[in-house]
Amino acid sequence: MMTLRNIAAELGLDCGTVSHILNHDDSRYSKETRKRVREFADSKGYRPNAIARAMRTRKTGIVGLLFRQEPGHPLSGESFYSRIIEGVESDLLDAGYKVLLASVSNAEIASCQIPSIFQDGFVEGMIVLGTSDERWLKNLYKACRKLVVVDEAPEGLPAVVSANFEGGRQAAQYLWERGHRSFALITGERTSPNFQQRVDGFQSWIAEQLDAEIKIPVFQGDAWADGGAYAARAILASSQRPTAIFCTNDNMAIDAMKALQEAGCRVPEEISVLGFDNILVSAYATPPLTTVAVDKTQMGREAARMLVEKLKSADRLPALRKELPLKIVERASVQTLKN
Amino acid sequence: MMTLRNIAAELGLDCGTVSHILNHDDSRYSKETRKRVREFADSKGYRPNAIARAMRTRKTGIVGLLFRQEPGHPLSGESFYSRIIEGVESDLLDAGYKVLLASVSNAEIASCQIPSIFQDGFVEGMIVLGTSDERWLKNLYKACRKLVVVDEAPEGLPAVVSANFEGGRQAAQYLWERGHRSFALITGERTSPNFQQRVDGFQSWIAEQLDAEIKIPVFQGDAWADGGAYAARAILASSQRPTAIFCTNDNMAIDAMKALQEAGCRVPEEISVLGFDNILVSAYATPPLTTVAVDKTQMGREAARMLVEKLKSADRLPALRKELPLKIVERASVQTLKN
DNA sequence: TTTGACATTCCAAACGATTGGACTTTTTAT
DNA sequence: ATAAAAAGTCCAATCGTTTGGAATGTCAAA
Repeated sequence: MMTLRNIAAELGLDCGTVSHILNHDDSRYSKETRKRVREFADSKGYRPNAIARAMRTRKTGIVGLLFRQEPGHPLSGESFYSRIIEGVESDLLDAGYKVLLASVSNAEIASCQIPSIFQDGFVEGMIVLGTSDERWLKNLYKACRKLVVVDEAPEGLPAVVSANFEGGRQAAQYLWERGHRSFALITGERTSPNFQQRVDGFQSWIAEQLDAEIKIPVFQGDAWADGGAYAARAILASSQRPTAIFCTNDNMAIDAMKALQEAGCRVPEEISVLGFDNILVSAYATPPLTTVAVDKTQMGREAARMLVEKLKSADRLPALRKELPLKIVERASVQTLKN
Repeated sequence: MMTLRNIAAELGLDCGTVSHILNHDDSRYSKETRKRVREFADSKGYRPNAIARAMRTRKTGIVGLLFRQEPGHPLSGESFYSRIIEGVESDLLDAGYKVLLASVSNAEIASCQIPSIFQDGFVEGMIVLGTSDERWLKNLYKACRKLVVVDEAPEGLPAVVSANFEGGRQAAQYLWERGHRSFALITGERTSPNFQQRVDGFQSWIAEQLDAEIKIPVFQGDAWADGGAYAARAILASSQRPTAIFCTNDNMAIDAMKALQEAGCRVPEEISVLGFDNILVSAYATPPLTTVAVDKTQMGREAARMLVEKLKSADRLPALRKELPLKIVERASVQTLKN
């Protein structure tokens, strides 16, 4: 293995000299020596030992990608991993950083532990996915400073999220403009602020259109399991059927459609269904799901960019929260009603 | 920040002493001192600096997860990332390793470069996904020794792959037993050994059943773009229609089904379609796709396990190739023909 | 009292790169 | 000719751990 000392020895120089030249092309040295060193180094394929360098400079060039994976939720993994990681990765790599994966267990979150990956000194900063546990995140932020939370985040932390409230409003407008006037909502865990904001947005838009306050029934279930199916059956069983259902994520929307169809109710002819997220499988659902799309790759990129900013600046940037706009992708699960 | 020296100083000991005790609970030291050190260390929440340790021991506890991502292939990412990474991650983490992500470009592969992540000395070993470029992989193996190739791998390297040939045979048997006697095959790039093995397996099984050698038409297209659709249309246009189509991946199978249906041909009533891979969306296709399932998570786990073995053993293990068995998951795209 | 055995603890050299100041030598200015 | 400035190179500490051998002290056997 080639070390700085080896090179220096072979060239009859000091290793400090070689270091100065290779790193900063230091102009103190003669043009000739600089050339000699550089050429020798890459003729030998010299690569500085990143560990040793990190030790001295306290910069590893690594950022941690922390995620919490819900044990029994196959689709939750899909949405996170593929898209966000893709975005994070591409931007971080471009900026010269490497990405260290680390999962964090529910137990660690509950006991408010700092992930070892950070304590070890391996990572310079972190991107966190899949949890919005406020206590844990705040604590982490205090200890580490350099972190960006993605997709689900409490206030007061640097974060990249989608404009959930606005997305809810877009959903409402979309259905309204297609003639729908009676709705039902299907949403997930109350603890997730994302879901709640989507619901709130939807309701706020509808409320603005109506003179009288109208009560839109909200059905709540397990967002990553069969919550959608249960809710759909409940809706079918309820006194008056809506013409459109807005689901706060695609997983529930797809399950709901299936349950509806199994109960003999055609989608979208009898009931329209609108989802949120635009996960991979939505395009393949029956019928293909119309949904409020969040650009996960973009979220990953933004997060990466924010983090890189933070890492470069000596001290902390403001804990700014970036909201990404949403766009409805039209497929076939929403029917336009002839007024 | 707490360092070994700090602790030693505060306790009036030498830092070597503290190190010995914390790492090996070295019995040379008095029971009392050992206790004092240990308690003080964790009362202060001391965590050894992983960089410094790595520097000394030349062990980082990190393995690289290298993957090549095909630019315009959304689904290829899905199948790789989510499942395999999940498997790799869980096993590697359990074994006390961390995972460093790195993508490798086609250009790097073409020019046969060793990924910098390895040259830097950051990773102790690597798991490689998404390429079977023999020249590059062999070169890498020579330089690095500790690597495991996943899913697509040339011979002569430690690898975890699925039993593609056998899977092709299972596919043939499955269709045969359901009364099908006329087939068409849709497959991807000829350069991919996986596809070829699946085709070969299929044909070998069918050949064994038939007295006369029969020629099964093979249609080839772009496995990750619209190759499936093209092939399906070609099949429809051909002189005699098969009763069943075997596709060497699910992406093509799903596209083929769609193309078939758009041409007015019902699936599975008129033509059955059998896929390979069992990607996430297959369950949501119309009709839900029956397919030869490869357990990607399991592949990831196996790979992780093999690598960990390699890392522990001082020197190389045999370049063994592990083939994972396949299982057909039955959904609704294959029709049983009344004899 | 010397010697050895044993129990404890300390020491110091690594690991490989970085960095600013120190040290030469040469050039320029006076 | 002498001092000052400039050019080119070297030096040595440092980052925090690890590790086996050296050092010290104690006690018992000879």
